[in-house]
Amino acid sequence: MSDDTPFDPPYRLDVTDRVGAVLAEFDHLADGEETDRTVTVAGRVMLLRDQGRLAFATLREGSTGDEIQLFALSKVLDGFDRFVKLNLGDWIGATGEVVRTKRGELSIKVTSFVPLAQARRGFGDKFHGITDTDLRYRQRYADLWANPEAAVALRARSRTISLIRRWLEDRDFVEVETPVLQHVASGAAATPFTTHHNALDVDLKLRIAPELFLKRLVIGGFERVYEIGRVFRNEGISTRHNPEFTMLELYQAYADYTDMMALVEDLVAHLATELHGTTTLTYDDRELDLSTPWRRASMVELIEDAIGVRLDVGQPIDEVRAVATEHGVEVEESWGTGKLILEIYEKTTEHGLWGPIFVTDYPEEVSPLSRAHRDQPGVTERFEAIVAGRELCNAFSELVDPDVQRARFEDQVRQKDAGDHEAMALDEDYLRAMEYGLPPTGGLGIGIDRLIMLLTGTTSIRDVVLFPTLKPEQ
RNA sequence: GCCCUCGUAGCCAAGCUGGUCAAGGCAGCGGACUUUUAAUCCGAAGAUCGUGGGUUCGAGUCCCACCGGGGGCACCA
Repeated sequence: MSDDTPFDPPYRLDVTDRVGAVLAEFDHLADGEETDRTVTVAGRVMLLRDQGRLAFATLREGSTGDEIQLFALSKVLDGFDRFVKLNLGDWIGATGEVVRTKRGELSIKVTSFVPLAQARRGFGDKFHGITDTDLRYRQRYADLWANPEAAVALRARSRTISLIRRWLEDRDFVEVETPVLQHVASGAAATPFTTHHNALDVDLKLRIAPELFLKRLVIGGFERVYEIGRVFRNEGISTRHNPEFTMLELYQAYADYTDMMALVEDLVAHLATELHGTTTLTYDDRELDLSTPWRRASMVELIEDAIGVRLDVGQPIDEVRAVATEHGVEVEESWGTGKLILEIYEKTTEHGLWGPIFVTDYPEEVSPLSRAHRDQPGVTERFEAIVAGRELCNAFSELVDPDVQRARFEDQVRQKDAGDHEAMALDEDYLRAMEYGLPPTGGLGIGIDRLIMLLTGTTSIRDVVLFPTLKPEQ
């Protein structure tokens, strides 16, 4: 609108119909057919075709992305001159009868309209949208309109999280919120962010995982508990990493890691079915069959498949070191056989897995919170799921013995002293909590962002995070 | 942190080996048009070519640094 009168939008608008509902209800209208059904819809004018005495506009509804054509006739629409002066991107409310034009486009023959907001900035090229990635991430509010396909993935995120909550609540899981500000950031191997509380005059860490607080709650009687929340890791940024990301963690008393495997595959298959109507997806031009059950194989079995060598955490360390060196692993002196085997797995095996597959029985040395395997020494009842070539989750039969947990933490401290700056921190209060008794428990963590990438077919985490972390704008 | 790569008007985007090089389209502005679908047509306007240095008679084009984006490595979920 280019007008000298100051723009003064109404304070509210009675929207009578959703665009999608109108399109569905009047789908049967024949070309040129009119109705006496009057509706008021709202959205942004995305296209405008001015013919002189009549005009057509494409109105897009924000929350659905649905579009409907507005048909304006100068002899019908009071304010026609103002209508054709609308700028692309302006928000309006439009009232009129539902009709289908001679050329077959379901439309609203506008009898009145009210400008709701002016777009003083445009939404980019009306055909190409905005392709500059910097602009798309920094000005997501514009990207969402300029690139409808971007909005689809971002809306799918909300729907997915909603589906997860419903699914878990149907299984009696209780959602909780645990501290983001912590004195000891533990529960994962990662570098935390540090901040400061002025009144207490103490430095605090932003959490790197909710794990230890959720297990405190199991001790406190929450037999099925979960949290979907933001965690923060002070690490690099990539297509798979944002410094703040969303984690689902859940804990189920009286369950073990086999129960967690069943839960993960059921949940992911359910989400795929709800979102796509099938468990067969395409990701990165490759087929992905999420139907259950997923394959299960231990880490050492998979390494053997890949390099033909059967490793065991109990064998002499020199032999394992030799295999590691042979496959290009840069071995560090402090590593035991468990760490070596994990490194060999990551170097030789993991990248060849497409999945879905559960990689089970991680070495004890690299799994400080997992319970020892019930009949295999040196490894734990832990698994990660590899889906579409990426790690989707991490889960285990929880370690329940406070003395063993203390010893594992102390081992982590030794690893930290030996130079591993991401070794897990010892949490004294968590050990005290464990002394009250943690029942046998299955625990699971899923990176929600990566899960949504999988379900939306996107290959960059920035496509599923509304406002990804970027360097400050100049 | 390292390596590669990109950065031209609000948006999309030509510009090869340095010499009318600052095309074109969309949006915005002015005008025409009674069934358009990225409507079309006419007109005027809009760019210190990311920033700062350097090489050269001459740089958007070459070199260096910095800023920002993307990809990869490292690290992790």
